[in-house]
Amino acid sequence: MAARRPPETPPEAHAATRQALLAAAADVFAECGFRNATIRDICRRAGANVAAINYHFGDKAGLYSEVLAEQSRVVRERFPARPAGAESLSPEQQLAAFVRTFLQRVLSPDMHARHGRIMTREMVDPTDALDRLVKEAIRPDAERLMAILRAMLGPDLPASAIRLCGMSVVGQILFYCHCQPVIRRLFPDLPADASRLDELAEHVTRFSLAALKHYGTAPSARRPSRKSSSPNPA
Amino acid sequence: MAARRPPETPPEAHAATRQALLAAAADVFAECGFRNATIRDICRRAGANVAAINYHFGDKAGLYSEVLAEQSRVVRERFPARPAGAESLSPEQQLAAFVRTFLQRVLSPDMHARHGRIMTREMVDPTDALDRLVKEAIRPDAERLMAILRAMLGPDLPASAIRLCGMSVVGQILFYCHCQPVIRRLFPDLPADASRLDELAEHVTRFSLAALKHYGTAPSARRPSRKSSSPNPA
DNA sequence: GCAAGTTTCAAACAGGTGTTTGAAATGTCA
DNA sequence: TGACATTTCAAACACCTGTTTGAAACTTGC
Repeated sequence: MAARRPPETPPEAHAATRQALLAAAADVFAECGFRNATIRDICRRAGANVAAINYHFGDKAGLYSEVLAEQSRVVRERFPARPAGAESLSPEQQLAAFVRTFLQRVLSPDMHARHGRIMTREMVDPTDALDRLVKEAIRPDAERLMAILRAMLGPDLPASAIRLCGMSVVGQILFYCHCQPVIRRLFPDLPADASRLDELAEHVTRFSLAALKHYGTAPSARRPSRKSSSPNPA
Repeated sequence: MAARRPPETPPEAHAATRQALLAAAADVFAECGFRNATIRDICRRAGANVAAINYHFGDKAGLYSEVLAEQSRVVRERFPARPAGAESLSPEQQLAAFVRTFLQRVLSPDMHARHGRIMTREMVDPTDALDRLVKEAIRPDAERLMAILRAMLGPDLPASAIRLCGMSVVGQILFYCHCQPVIRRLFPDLPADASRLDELAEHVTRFSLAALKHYGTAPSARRPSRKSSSPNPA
């Protein structure tokens, strides 16, 4: 009836096969996404039998959520959104650090690139794991960013404007992760990923700081014709 | 050996079944992506037999590329990147129009939302169709945007900086398309999609104009500690 | 009406999917 | 050593996938 399992999944990883499966699964899920990854592919790379996944993780979804949880934990420990000593920095410096950290999370060439790709896929094609991910990982980051922006923009700006500005900052960062295939085709001469991390962090920070400093002043350039409805004024 | 096909695919759509298949396929591909869409699902919605796809389009990939080509054509005709009369506008107004057009393309509630989702999936999980899409649809838009930015930022800024600014603008816009599942979970009270189009266009334009106006001046807030390498100064 | 071409259809095909099985191998502890 | 639980394995299961088949149903032009 039900599959045999380890009677109680012990707190520590108990088998080498388990670890090999987790590592291989991270690769394959990052490459193919949850739905298109095959357990036969994962097991081949891990040197394990197909039945190993059901034995160790119950089923494919169980393996996936374990990969996601572990990656999320490792990445947030390695690149914390609120690093020690952040309070002594100016809001501008905190924003610069946030941007750099976030870019590292999604562009770092090693294990973390896989996390960026898996998160990207989760956003475009959510699985059941997204709810937990938002609650435990994404929301704390979002609130951290909005606190920084609040410190920069003052208490008078409505919360909705803070949110919009936060999405503008994060949108710039995620672009390099979500649109990599397009960027590579549009600008083939650009070296991708991590080698440009410094340059990208510098630009996004500069662009965002300039925008935030003068966000309240600019009248946003009235659109050409408001009432002719169509953007093509025929 | 080879499947039977219409001897020469006539220039006009010759059958109602063909149109029904294209419409149903657009829905399903937008919902599930190319790989996870099933021809049985498409055919059921179109009220057609499974063999109809092979008869009318050769195979699943043929159907997909036809959907993509038609959508791209329709959307770019409805929301042109370079609307008539754009030359008489200031660069700032042109940027405002560009932002609005782009947001409409990816957020409009009707047929174009499907196009936005299909494009999103194509970026995250490219198929063979992406090369053609970049050449025919994305690159012209990118060059249009960079021309606007060039006019605003002057001829002295290096092309690489123009590119980065362009990606900052587009990244803000695509965020609302790529991250919709996350946005919905983070801020459930926000009405999604199209009803906020005016507000979003206004914000992205204001944010970008403020950034571009002062992009050269800000020294980008030096990062706290450059040489201690880790963002977590342990 | 009739023949030719066009379009649909139910059924089957070959291959891939996640999952399960029951036995064999391995480890563990007395 | 022997008895026990844990872990692996090849094989099979049931299901789903895109595609093909060959005949039936249409449409068209004479």
